[in-house]
Amino acid sequence: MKATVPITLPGLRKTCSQCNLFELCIPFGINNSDIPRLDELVCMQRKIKRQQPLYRTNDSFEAIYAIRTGSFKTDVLLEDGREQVTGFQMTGEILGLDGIGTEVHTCNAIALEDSEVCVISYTKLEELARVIEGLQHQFHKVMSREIVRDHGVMMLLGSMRAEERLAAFLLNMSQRFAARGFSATEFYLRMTREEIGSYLGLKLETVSRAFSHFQEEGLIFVQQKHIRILKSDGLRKLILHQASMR
Amino acid sequence: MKATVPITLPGLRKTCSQCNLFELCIPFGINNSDIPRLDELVCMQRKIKRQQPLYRTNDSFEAIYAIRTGSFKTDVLLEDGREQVTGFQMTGEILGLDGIGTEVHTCNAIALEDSEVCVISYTKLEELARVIEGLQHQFHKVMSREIVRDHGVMMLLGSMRAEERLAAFLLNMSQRFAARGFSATEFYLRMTREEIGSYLGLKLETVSRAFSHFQEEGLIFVQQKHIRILKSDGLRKLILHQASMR
DNA sequence: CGTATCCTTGATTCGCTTCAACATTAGTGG
DNA sequence: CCACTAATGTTGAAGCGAATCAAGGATACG
Repeated sequence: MKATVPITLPGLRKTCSQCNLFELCIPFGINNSDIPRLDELVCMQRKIKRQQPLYRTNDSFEAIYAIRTGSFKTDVLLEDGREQVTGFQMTGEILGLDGIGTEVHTCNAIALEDSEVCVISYTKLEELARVIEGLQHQFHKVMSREIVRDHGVMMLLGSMRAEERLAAFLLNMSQRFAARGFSATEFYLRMTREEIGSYLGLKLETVSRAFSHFQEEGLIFVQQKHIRILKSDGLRKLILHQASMR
Repeated sequence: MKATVPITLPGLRKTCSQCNLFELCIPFGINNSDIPRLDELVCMQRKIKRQQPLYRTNDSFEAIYAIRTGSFKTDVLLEDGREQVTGFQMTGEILGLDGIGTEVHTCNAIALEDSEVCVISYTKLEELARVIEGLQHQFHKVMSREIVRDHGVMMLLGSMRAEERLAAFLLNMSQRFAARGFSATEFYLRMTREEIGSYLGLKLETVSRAFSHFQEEGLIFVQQKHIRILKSDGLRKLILHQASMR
């Protein structure tokens, strides 16, 4: 199912220069004089229904995507059926960077809710990046931050125990919601326990138990996917205070 | 492992255009006509003694590094002392990409043996990348592959069991040695059991036991850091054949 | 409103960690 | 060059944290 719908309302809702996600996205840090040229970048927008893929492993790589509305997960599937969720992405974040190296995508990007992305032709991006210095630099920053983020996840998976991982996950989500102008203490998680578990290297039951335990401790209030953080520094302490296990 | 030492005659030993690690490194894929210009890239070389850092967390970011001889590990330290090794790097591979996003390095890069790196000024690289299209693209590829590699590690840490992780690690090392013209079946590991363990999210004892078990099974011959792979497809089967656990 | 999906909780099992002792290798200085 | 010592690696026994198995409950969606 391919739903590559271009902008609908006439004239309205231009591209980068009018986008409110500006400072989270690729165009950040570009000189005012160059901003109009950015609008060349986004050749179209595309709507993805919940549970549908934006791209799949082995799809040929042509564009990267900036999330305009909604959210996604990326995952890698092993031949024997095992799934590893490698990340959750929110508005303003970039998808598809995995494809540059091999010319094909190396993971699946699945919408967690009905979503909309800006399609950024990679060829065009490279072209513009050669002309607009700020764009080049910002793009490199986005890639670099992705690498750093991944190192954080490796830390999580490699040397934290179950409850520490979940605490780190919640704090990370909280911080990212806050960066988008939403509440840092109360939010709705679009992913299932199983997806959280896969991301954190845990089984869904363990995730569920950890949620319940945090609630018993008065750290959070949780009801299904609704989360309210009551003691964020309690969660923070959890991460650093516990003795090493692995 | 004896590194492929380049010509040492004085004056000689230029930079990229004469380097035998060419096709593993940044300059790969650049038009012949542009190759001479690459030599501007490497402003100097630097020697790092075993156990010494090439850079440390919070060092200000100025350059990226291509390994000319030797090998490194990168690691992230948590405040409570826990260490997570995020990667092992061999000749021709690039270090320092983590620093672009934040202008400071976010991990430590430590030499596993006496090593030598080419220092690539990041400013210069951006400049040249704007002029040499192939360089720009190759640089993006290097970053993208780093992201993909990290996803592989997340898969490893998140959904494989101990022996699968070690098998995947050995096959990966084997493949990388082979790509550098060394034996794929017999090599010397520069890192300790503890470092392997940290990388794989395991304790050193578990790594040691897994090595011993592989030997009992006739899959490898192991004596301390010397490894000989006897049945590489046996190791491969191990990764995919075992039932899921996590 | 019914049904599939998702979540919670309990009991049991198992893989890896932890603790401990010893073996081997590498590095140092007399 | 060898004795000495620290660092690294191996192996065994016991404990624990998370997985597995299982059942019931809540929620969302068509």
